[in-house]
Amino acid sequence: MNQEKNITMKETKKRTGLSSRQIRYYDQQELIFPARSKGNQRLFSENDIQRLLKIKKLLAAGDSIEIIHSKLQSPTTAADFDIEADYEGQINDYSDLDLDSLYPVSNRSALIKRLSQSSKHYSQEEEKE
DNA sequence: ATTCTTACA
DNA sequence: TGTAAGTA
Repeated sequence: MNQEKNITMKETKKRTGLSSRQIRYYDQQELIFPARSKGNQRLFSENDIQRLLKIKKLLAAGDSIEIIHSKLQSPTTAADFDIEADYEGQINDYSDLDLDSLYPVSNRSALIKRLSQSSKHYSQEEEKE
């Protein structure tokens, strides 16, 4: 559950090999959801790094931003979900929902991913850099 | 020294 | 996507 948003832009650039321009662009496209410091500086988490690497890979594979949205969605997609779940009590605690007896879903991540895919729609043509 | 936003090459 | 300008 170590999802602290403490990684700087510099670190993120070094670790993903992406330019700050690209990282900020993907942020605008809502592919990543970094936190903000007092000075409005972006603060990334390990998950953000992983997401960026995933985005980089998909982009290299020739997929467009819309396609990637289908693959990686809201901040509540598997990985980032731990963050919210960590705020015990404060935030929604789905852990003890009586869903187990009704749904054969082993974990929330699987369920969320499942739901995310149902909102997947049309695909789009590929784009060049 | 770094990052941020906006805007144009 | 890169980069310049003006900030914070």
